[in-house]
Amino acid sequence: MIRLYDTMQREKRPFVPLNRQRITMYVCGPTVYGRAHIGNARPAVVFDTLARLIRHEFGESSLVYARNVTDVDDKIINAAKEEGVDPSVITERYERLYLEDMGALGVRPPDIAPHATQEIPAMITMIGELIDKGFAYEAEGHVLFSVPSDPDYGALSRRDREQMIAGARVEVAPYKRDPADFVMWKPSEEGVVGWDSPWGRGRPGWHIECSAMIRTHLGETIDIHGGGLDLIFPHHENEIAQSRSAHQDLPLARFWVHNGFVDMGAEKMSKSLGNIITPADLLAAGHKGETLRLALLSAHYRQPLPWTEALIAQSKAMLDRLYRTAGDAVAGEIDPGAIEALADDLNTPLALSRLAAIEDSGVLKASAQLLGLLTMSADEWFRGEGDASEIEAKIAARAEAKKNRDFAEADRIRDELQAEGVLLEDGPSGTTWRRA
RNA sequence: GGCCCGAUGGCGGAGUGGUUACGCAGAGGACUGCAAAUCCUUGCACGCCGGUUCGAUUCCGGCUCGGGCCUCCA
Repeated sequence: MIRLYDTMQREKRPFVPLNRQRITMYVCGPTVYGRAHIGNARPAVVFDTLARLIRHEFGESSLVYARNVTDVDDKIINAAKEEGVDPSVITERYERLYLEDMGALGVRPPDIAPHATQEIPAMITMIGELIDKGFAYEAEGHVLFSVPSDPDYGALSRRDREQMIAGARVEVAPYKRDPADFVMWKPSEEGVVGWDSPWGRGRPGWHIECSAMIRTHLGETIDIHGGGLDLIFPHHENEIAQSRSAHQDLPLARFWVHNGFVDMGAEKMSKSLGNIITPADLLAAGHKGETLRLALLSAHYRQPLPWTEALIAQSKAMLDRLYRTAGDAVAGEIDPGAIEALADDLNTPLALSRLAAIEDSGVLKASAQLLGLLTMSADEWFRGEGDASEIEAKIAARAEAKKNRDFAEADRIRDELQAEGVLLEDGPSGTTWRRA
C-alpha cells in the first residue's frame, strides 16, 4: 500500500488509483532553452523513482507516465534570436542534452513526452471550449482565462483573488478584465513563431499546454500530477482552473505531488539567481551519475536539499561501500523494509538506511535497483573502462618487491599508483585495485 | 504585507509521547610489513518560552530565526 502526500488536501493518504491497469501520472518537464541544473534534475529523479515504485507495486505496464517538453516559449524565442537560428535548433539541442543528462542520473524516459508545438490544435480546441462556456474571452488578439469565473480558483495554493491582487506584483495589462486573468493564447508578431487560430496568428500560453496535453494523452482526471514546489502558483493553479472549467468541475488530478528545492547555501538554485550547478559540469568533473542520484535521494523529496561538495563526497563513499557489499551478485529479492520505506510517501532517506543494513548481496542489489542505484557491476563501478595492463604490471612488480621484503620499493609503487588515482588493497588472495 | 513550509549531534538526514535511527566524517581496538578494505567499540541531538501529560524532541499556543510562493522558475 503506497501512501502519498497530496498538496491539495495537505495530507498523506493511501494511493488508490482510479484504474490500476492504467495509472496516469503527469509531470511538468523542461522548457528547452538551456542546460538543466541539479535543481531541475531533482523532480526528474524523484518522479522516476516514484514511477519505479508504482510499477513494482502494480505491474510493469500499469503506469502511463507523461512528462512534457515545452518547446515554444518566449525564452526559447529570445535564445534563438540571440544565436540567429530557428527556435527548433535551440529546442532540439537542449532536449537532447536534457535526456542525456537525466539518463546519466539513471532517469528512464517517460512513456510519453508530448511536445507543445506538436499539440497546438488540441490547445486551440480547449481554448475554444472555454470561450464558449464563458470562462474565457478574447481581447486584442489575446485569449484570457477569466479567473472570477472560477469560484474554486486558489484551492491548491490556498490564496484568494484579493490576496493575489494585494501582492500587486502582477502586471496588469490594459486588456485584462480582471488583474488575475491569465493568458491562454497570445498574438505572434511578424517573424515570431506562431500558428493560425480563430483569434489570429499566435502561440499558446504555458498553462494551456499542460491542460490540453494531459487531456489528450491521459484523460480528464489523472492519478498523479507532479512538479516542483514553485509551480503550485500560478502554473498548477491555472491548469486546474482551465481543466476543471472545461470538464464540468471534474478534478484534474487526484494527487498533487510537489518536490522541494535544491539549495545553494541559503537560497534555492535557479537560473535567474545565477547560482546553478549542472549535472553536466559535475559529470565532467568526474562524478558518477549514480553518486548524484544518491545525493538527490538523500533527503525526503518534500524537504529542501542543501547541495554541497560534502554531500557528493558522502554519497560517493556510501556507494563505494554498497558496491563492495553487493559485489557481482545477481539481483535477488527486494528487501521488504526498503519497499515499506518507499511506500510511505517515497521516504528515500529511510529506504537508503535500509540498504545500508542489508547483508545479502543479491537482496542489496535488487533493493538498490528499485531506487535506480547499483545498476552496474562492482568492477565497472570501481575500475571503469580503460586499459589496465600498466596497472597490473606495476602491481606485479610490487608483489615481487614485497616477496623480497623490499617494502620501500613496494610502498613507492603504491604511492605512484595512488598519485594516478589508483588505490591498492592487499587481501589474503593477493592485491586488488580500484580507482579513487 | 498575504499565503505556505521548515528549525534534530561536526555534516547529511529519518523517526517517535517513555528504549538504537541510519549514513558520512572523527576517536579507540582487531587485522596488516605499513596502509587500504573489513569487523568491533565509541563520543556528540532534538531553536526559545509556556501549556497538555505521570512523562514531550515528538501534541497545542506564542516567539525567534531561516526558506519558498505572490513575476519566468524544478
